[in-house]
Amino acid sequence: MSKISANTLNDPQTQAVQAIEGPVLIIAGAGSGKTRVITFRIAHMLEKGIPQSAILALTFTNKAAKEMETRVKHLTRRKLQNLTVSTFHSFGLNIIRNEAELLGYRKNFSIYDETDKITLIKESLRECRMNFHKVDLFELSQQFSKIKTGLAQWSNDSSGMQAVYDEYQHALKIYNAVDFDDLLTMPLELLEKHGEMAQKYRQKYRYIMVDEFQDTSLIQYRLMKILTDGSCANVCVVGDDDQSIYSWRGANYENILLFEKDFPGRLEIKLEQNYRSTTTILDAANKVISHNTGRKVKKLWSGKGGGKPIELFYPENETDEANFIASRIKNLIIMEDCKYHDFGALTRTNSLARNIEEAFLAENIPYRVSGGTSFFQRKEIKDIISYMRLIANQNDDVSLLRIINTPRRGIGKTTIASLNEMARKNRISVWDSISRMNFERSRGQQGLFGDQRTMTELEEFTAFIESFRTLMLEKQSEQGKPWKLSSCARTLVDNIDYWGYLVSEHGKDEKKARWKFSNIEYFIRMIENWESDPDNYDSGLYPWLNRISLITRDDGEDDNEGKVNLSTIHAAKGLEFPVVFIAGAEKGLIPHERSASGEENENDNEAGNIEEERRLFYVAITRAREKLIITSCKKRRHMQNTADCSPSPFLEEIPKELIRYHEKESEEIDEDTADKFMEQLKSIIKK
DNA sequence: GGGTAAGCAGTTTTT
DNA sequence: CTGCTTACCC
Repeated sequence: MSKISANTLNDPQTQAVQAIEGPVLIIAGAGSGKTRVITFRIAHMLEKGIPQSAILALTFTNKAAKEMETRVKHLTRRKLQNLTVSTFHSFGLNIIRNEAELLGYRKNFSIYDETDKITLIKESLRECRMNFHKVDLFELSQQFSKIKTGLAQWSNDSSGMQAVYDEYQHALKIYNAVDFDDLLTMPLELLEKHGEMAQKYRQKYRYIMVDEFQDTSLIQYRLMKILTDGSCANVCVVGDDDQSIYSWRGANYENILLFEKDFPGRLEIKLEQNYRSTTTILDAANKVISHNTGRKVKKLWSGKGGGKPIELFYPENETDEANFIASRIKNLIIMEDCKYHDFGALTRTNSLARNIEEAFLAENIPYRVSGGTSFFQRKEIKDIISYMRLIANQNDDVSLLRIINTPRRGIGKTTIASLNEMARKNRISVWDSISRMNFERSRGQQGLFGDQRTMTELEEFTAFIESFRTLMLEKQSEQGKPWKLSSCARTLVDNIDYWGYLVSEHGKDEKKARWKFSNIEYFIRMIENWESDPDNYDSGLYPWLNRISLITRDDGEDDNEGKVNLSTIHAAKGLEFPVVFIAGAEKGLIPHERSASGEENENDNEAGNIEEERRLFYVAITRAREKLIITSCKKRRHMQNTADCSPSPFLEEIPKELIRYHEKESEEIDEDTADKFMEQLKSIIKK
């Protein structure tokens, strides 16, 4: 890869790489070598003598950031200690960390993910004497996000939710915690309020790049803009309006228009040559996306030519579908010499991956799921993380309440309810109310609880957390051994006897307990790996917590080798595979029913939602290099009952002549295949 | 006051 | 099927 020299770039690509000064807008169609252009551009800057510390590259996902960094590293063969390549969120986190006091936070603040957020919203509803069964928590959480990021305002009939929001915000402050939205809004507020601080950042980052620009939200745009120095700043944004698929998260591809307005002197470059897909696949993609309105004009073309027809299959049900995919993979491996990592199986939702997973397991097909319930969301992991969080930040009530009785230590709901009551009344955290209680008792006052045992349990609990606070934060090496977070964590797990807890919880199911415990061991090994990473110069408790708060997927090592990639379409963005399966191309899934019927979305009209779904389908198609295989079930089991399905309306937008229909229920192995298979088998046996 | 068993509702995509 | 809440029992 590092062998590629600049003259392998085409004209617009070269232009994009060389245009370092001034604002640049790059419209990069799918598969047009966008990542390469960005990496070369950064490498070019470094060659010109621009210091690493002056460059800021903002991406959308951790995966993209990591990928970009390694690519630049390979290309330049330099150490990149001072180059900032990060997601908007972790960039924001850094600013907050540096300026915590200004925001009224202590620097050990916790970061609440979506689950923590929902828990806290529940608490807030309870505090406002509202029944959370009548409220869609998920929806309310999104509403809060919209309010916080300025995408929505309270209307008069907000049915008391404004009070809940205020309560929620207040609680965050007391707990010394921030949510994901705060990671963007707080830095923006800071920089807007403190001109000299903004100036400081502007002087530092003189060259800014934004990847996946179509997926930036208004807040992110404003954050980028305040970091740039006027309309002739050295800022380069790269995006493709046709691949904007995150509007539900506040992304707005019209930011491209904003950019054009704010930087009138920009250089605009279009990358339209597709290096990825065959003409067949590209034709299909182009036809589909042409049904959208208000696109930027662009004509993607491919020099690859021809290609095999797109395969379309209508399985009876989801089991059939999964078996078909599995057998098709086996077949292609034998017939066309494909490797497992040549395949990507894409679904609209995470849950759809389940069936396919089962088929892969049954057929012994190695696979890797990206997406799905994140490793860090698993209960056993969240429990341990909650301990660590509470140790770092004792006011973190969400974490405290999660683990105060896990494993069981005889602190029940009545106790917790009274603690909560006391905390709310005094506007302090639960931890502080326990301390206050202890204090009052020590002065001979009547405690809240008559029960001496409960008091003792509470005292033991706080003493336990305190002892680990000392252990984990004061980095003394014990007996000459270097201090290590991982070994502290191991001690923690031992001391709370989490293993005993797992066994008692899963009485009959020891396998499950074992599996969960192995997850914890894996978690600790992750800490170890991180500690021994030479690029990591601060391996303390806070940095670790900050780090994992921003990672959702376990994008550990790149051991994709020899594995089929099973993922959602969203998670597949930026990836490419020789062979792509799109499973569940059915009405109601693609486009998804919840976006098709634009109920509560006042802002975006229905067409906008349909168009986004079409873009999603477009993204899925354009992941494929050689072969595209689409399946659409006739029937599908949804929750308990099976329902009839019809094909996705988008399928009709693919020209018929590009499609080949599968008749048979599953690809039967013909004699040729069987022979070849036997040959392979023999050669394997010989080894 | 705390733990357990039956009963019930249910996830679009991600930082 | 699963995970979570509630109601009930110790």
